[in-house]
Amino acid sequence: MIEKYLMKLRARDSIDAIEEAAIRDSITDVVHYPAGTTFIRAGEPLHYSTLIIRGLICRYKDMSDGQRQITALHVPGDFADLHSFTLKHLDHNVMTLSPCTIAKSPHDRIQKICEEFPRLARLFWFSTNLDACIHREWEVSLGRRNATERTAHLLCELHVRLAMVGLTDGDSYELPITQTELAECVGLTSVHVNRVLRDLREAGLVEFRGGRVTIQNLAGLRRAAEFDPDYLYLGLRER
Amino acid sequence: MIEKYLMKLRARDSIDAIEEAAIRDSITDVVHYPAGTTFIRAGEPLHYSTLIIRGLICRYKDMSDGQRQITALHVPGDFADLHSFTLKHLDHNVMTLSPCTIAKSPHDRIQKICEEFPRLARLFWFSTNLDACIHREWEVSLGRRNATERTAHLLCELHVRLAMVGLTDGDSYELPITQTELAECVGLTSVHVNRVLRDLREAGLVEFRGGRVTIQNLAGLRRAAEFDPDYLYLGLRER
DNA sequence: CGTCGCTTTGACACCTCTCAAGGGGGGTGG
DNA sequence: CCACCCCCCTTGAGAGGTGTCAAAGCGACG
Repeated sequence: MIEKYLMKLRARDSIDAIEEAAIRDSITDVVHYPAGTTFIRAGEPLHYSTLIIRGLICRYKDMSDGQRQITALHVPGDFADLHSFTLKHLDHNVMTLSPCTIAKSPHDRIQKICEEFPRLARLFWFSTNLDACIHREWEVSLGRRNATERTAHLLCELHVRLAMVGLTDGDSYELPITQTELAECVGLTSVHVNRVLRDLREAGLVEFRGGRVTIQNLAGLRRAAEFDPDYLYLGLRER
Repeated sequence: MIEKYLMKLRARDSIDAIEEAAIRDSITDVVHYPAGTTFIRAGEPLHYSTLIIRGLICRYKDMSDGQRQITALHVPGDFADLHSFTLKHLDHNVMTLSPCTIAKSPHDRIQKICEEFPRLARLFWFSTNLDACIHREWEVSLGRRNATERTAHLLCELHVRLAMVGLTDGDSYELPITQTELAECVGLTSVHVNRVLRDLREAGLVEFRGGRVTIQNLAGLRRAAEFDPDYLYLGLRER
């Protein structure tokens, strides 16, 4: 159930059996949502956080003119909204992009884990800080990279993040979103994203069709994006 | 010395005398840097965090072609890099934009505070999550707002954040940065920022000259930016 | 009083958006 | 089982916002 979450924790830190049990015990509900379900809205008081078991989730903000900016994507094994533990309510909405299975972890149980297992508290904190690292890299993309670089960069990031939880098949992975949603991540219009994807395909770098990304030339794609995965803090952390 | 930090904490939570003393005792060094000093570089191991006493600090990333994106601004009373406590090294550089006075708080002392004062630990965590809220709002600006809206939005944000620590004079505040640095925040060129500032000035909304921002029409500026300060979590937090 | 960094302005280029139209695939109802 | 519909993808043409390049103004400082 929460295997992917543990996989991700253990990629960076050792977790013993007692800590693992504490995390498992924190989950009270497992829920399924269809694609396109906004299950958390900005401003509403929250009393649990959401661990993704299966599916793709985004955080987004809407503008008054109907435009939307997706500020984060979350894959299985991610907490989509662990930051609500300290914030109490969120500044953005949270929505499923594909059919999802999620586990709810009430804040009072997270609180107890933090008290009993300071090391886990630190890991939780680390995990929200890692989200911020990704936000910063997206700021760089949105502020300084052109349309092609931005798109390529996001596809590289997802390749790495999905590989961490065993959801890649070599250089290919499922990405069950529309081009419009992709555009909402990279700050472009869907029309332009479509053109960029065609260029990337014709350059022999990546293909994105039918909800699946197939990287044909990983080195070339990373070069086109100037992708450097350091910001994802992949390695084991010294203690 | 750390009065502005306490002011900001107390705007959202109550801090008792013992907690205040613990925070004060965590500071080992107070250092001055001239403007333009990059005092933390991406990747280097860190053993302390930086509380800003005076001056303006930014976090930034450089691109291979010489472009730069500033991903965050920090004002007095902010921890510029509290996230390094969990990350161990940063994914970005940290630089002074003006002459600065900073206080160093070693990680082992922060660790001790977290153990002895779980409530402060939660506040520290909250504060890094608040940084992430600001990152998200910047993503929205960079991805979906045009040049004028972006610039106006940033000036509104700084007005609120500086007011929180008593560094505004009505609707005016010091912002000791160049137009080039402003451009590096909002993902534009300095030439275009210059034109935007002229437009905002001629529209009677704000003036930015000689390192000082003077808002002539706060309501109008906020309307132009569609600025909603909710993402700054200004209110007292229920416990 | 000269230099250097920052600001300001203009002309033009180019990237991305807008608007519009058509194609394709999957689901639903007759 | 077929027809229709709706959503998503695809492409083109033209518009517009922002970048690039270049030059001049201005102020602080030595």
